[in-house]
Amino acid sequence: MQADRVIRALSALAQEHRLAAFRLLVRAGEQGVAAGVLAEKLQVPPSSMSFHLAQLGNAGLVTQRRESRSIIYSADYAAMNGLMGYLTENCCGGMSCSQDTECFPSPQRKSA
Amino acid sequence: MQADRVIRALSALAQEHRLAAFRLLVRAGEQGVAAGVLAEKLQVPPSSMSFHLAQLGNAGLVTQRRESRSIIYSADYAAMNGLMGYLTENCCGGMSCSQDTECFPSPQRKSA
DNA sequence: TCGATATTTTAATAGTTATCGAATCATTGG
DNA sequence: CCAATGATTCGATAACTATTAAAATATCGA
Repeated sequence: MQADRVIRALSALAQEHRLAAFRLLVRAGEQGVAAGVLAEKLQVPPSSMSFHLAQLGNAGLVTQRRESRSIIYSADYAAMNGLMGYLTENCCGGMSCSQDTECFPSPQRKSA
Repeated sequence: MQADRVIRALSALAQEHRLAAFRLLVRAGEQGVAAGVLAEKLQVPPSSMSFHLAQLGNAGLVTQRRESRSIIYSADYAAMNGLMGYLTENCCGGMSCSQDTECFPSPQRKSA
């Protein structure tokens, strides 16, 4: 991951509502969460939520798919892994843990 | 690490010059780097560098000490570990690697 | 097709962040 | 004490980001 992309990812996460939204998406896993549900959970008006989700999308941290009237957002684990990898490599003295610091769909909370 | 602190750390790193400065500080280790040296390496005017270093300091990512006329900045590995821990816990599905994802002073480049 | 639902886009505005020259402060050597 | 050096603070300005109501777009069920 190149610095430019890293900065966009960090900027995307460096905001209260977006960090909260991303956390929810990570917990939700592949299944994802609809924009409206996120807006409601975070107590943010739909247009604001849309703005923030666009930022996360632009940073490559989330993907979206339409499902009937809803637009479902999901966390992009590969992108998050890329970010973590860059930070470990460049901002942690290159001290990676045992080669397998990977981000996965929330394993501790598999709700259908 | 609580969300508020995480956001400040992410914001601090989400900027070209600050990310570059922090990377240099991580490589430099405990020894640290003087503000003026950072300014020169990054090709940024001193007052701008000072501004950015203050942001990093406010986020708790760097510490400073005076050494004669210079002010020496060092990366705070504990803070970076805290940030990485939060991200792993909350933005990676709780998938930590083998319990010891720690950030250390650059081990691969021990320059005196 | 119409109305309802889900979301995004637009546009206006307020607030925040970045930039950097000039002024200021701190330390040192002479 | 004074001049030089290293760094920060101040202040003005430009650029970007967040917020949200209103309008537009897309989908669905009847």
